[in-house]
Amino acid sequence: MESAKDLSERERTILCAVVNCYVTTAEPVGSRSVVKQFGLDWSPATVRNTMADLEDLGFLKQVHTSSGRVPTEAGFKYYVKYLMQVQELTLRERSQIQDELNRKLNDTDDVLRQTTQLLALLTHQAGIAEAPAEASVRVQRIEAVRLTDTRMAVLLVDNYGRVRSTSVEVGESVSGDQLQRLNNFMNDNLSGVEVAGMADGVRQRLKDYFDEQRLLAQRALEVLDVLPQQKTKQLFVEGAMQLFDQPEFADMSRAREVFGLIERHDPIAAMLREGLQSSAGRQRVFIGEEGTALEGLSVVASPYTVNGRPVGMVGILGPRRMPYSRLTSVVDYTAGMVSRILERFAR
Amino acid sequence: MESAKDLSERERTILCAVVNCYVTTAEPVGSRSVVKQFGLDWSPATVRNTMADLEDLGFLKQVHTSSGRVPTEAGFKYYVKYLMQVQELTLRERSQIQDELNRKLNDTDDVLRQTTQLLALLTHQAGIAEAPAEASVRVQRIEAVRLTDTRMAVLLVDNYGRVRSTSVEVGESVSGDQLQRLNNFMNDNLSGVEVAGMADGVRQRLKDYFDEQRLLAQRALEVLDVLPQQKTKQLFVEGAMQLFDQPEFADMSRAREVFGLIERHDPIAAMLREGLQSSAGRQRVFIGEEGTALEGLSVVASPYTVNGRPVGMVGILGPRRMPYSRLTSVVDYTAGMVSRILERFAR
DNA sequence: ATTTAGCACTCATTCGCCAAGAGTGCTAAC
DNA sequence: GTTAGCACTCTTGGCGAATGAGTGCTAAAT
Repeated sequence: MESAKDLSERERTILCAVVNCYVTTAEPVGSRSVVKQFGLDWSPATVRNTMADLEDLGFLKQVHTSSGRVPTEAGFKYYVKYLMQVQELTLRERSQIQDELNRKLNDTDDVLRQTTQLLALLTHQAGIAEAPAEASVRVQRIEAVRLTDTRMAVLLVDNYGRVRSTSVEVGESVSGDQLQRLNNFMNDNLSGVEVAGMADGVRQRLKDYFDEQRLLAQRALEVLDVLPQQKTKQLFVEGAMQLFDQPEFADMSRAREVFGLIERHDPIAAMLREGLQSSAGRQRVFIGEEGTALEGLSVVASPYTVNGRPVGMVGILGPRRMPYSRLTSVVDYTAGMVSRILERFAR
Repeated sequence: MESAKDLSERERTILCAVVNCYVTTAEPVGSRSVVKQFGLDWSPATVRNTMADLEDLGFLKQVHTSSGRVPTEAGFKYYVKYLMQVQELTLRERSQIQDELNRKLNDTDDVLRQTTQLLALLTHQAGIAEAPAEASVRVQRIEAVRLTDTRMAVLLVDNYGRVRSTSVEVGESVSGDQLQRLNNFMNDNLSGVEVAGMADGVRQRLKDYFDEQRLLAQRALEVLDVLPQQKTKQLFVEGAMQLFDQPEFADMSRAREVFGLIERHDPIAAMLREGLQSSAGRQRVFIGEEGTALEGLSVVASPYTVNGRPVGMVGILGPRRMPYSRLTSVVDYTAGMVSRILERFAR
């Protein structure tokens, strides 16, 4: 792990300049242009020497002999860790974020979807948001409603205020009275229980029940098995199409790779999940490691909290070449707003 | 409008051959190759003459002087209308469709999503499915469930067996007893009413209500305003990424156009809606008109029925160059299966 | 000892040119 | 009415020269 000391003042300035320049132009940056553009008081030759040093250290590379330099993955990581200074949001931007998130949203999922759209709009990257971690999702309320003799609608409200519902065909017909007892049974036994494991929980205790209790439990299982499979979306993504505009995805094959990745959801979800665990140090930039599926991609994400506990991440996904100094601010501020808004729905 | 008579037997054979060849290769087709490939007993020169005639009629065109011929939009339309002979599905294909659609699906939306995925898989085009037309969606059951003093979860089941739900914050707290009366009020007054207009309906009759009825109606409005806005998806699309594989979308700008179109949903939904109205004659191929947003795109779609009434379309979207003879069969058969399955959920 | 000017060198990109190949249109023969 | 023959067109791919941006290195300047 590099320490900030490893680089001289001049090296740091130049690395910073190269990154900033490359982020906007997406082209290799040469010594002359960087001097002119940033008004540095060294000659191009000096800068060239320093850039050669930075290349030896692995922070820059040339795309071919005698072309300009491009920051490497390590270069970006160093930049994000030591060099970047966060760029505060303007008042306009703050109020835009507030306004967009204070629209009429009556559901946690609504909020997350709206958040991804907003982030995509503000950053011109793909907006992403992770639903609360499965392990923290608990039953608040279950209710079955009779539709016909053998079909009922079921409703599940969780501790994040999310409401999901579906319908289910049951084996034998259920009277209104029986339904009432079924609802009581489910709520008595399942309130506060982890949604992911609620069916298994009942199944295990099945042997402890007798008579009517046992009958109710069996009925409940028919409902419980079908409910969580009606899965709420685990990962929200919006605005992925904007990535087309980035030159790094200009050729089809690359674009297809990235889109395939996004469509599969798992790799990104996994990255976010991992980031959430280890983000105590609030490291919010994840630069895809070389050799992994996420090579060349970066994620900027911040945890949002409910009742003070971090439960998921919101952020953006885009090419490694991103204006991190602005994006971290946008994402951080947005995540904060999301946290405040979600408090309304949770209990 | 062309009649089949307008073309000679030879012209028809050759148009058909050109279309078939072009559909598989995506390249301009020359006289020599079409003769060889289809074993026609005319010489290339004869075919050339005929192709020139077909060009004059507007069914073929050359991409540049002295290249092979490519079918025009009109050419494809003629082919679909008069020349194409539907290709029956194999038993394997039929049973695959049956199997995929007979999985555990407990919701109309589930079925439609699964259908689009299946169609995308089978045809290598984008699968699309339209939800039942809004005008035909009626309330079967509404139920509000108390969560806290001022928040309730609400559940709406419609005549297609779709279940949607959300939560809503109400102005003043509601007791369990009041909630019971609210539910009764809503089900008494709204069963069978069009979902899209249910809130407005109550609003209009508001002046006829007095005392407790009026109070209930006002409470109901708080719920009803928020429910349909929790809109069920109107258009399902899956596998759009496969379109990247088609050479017509090889360049970015075109691909972006198409993806933008798909993401916007409206143009496609509008086309399907229109097709549903006029599809009495079961014309199931829609070839995007030149000059419109859908230029160069085609849709193959069939209506699915519920209780014998056509209520929506399922199908595929892809480039104009498609193997229509196979795809119409796949889509037709799938739509039939969907109809049968949806009967289960509807009432 | 550090910085800088000068210069030769490298490499991607662009353009024009040429040859090959696929396919056509036309004319004359069948 | 059909076909063989032939000249012509147009795309594609390869090759080489000119261009230009940018480097590395050396020697001079600070």
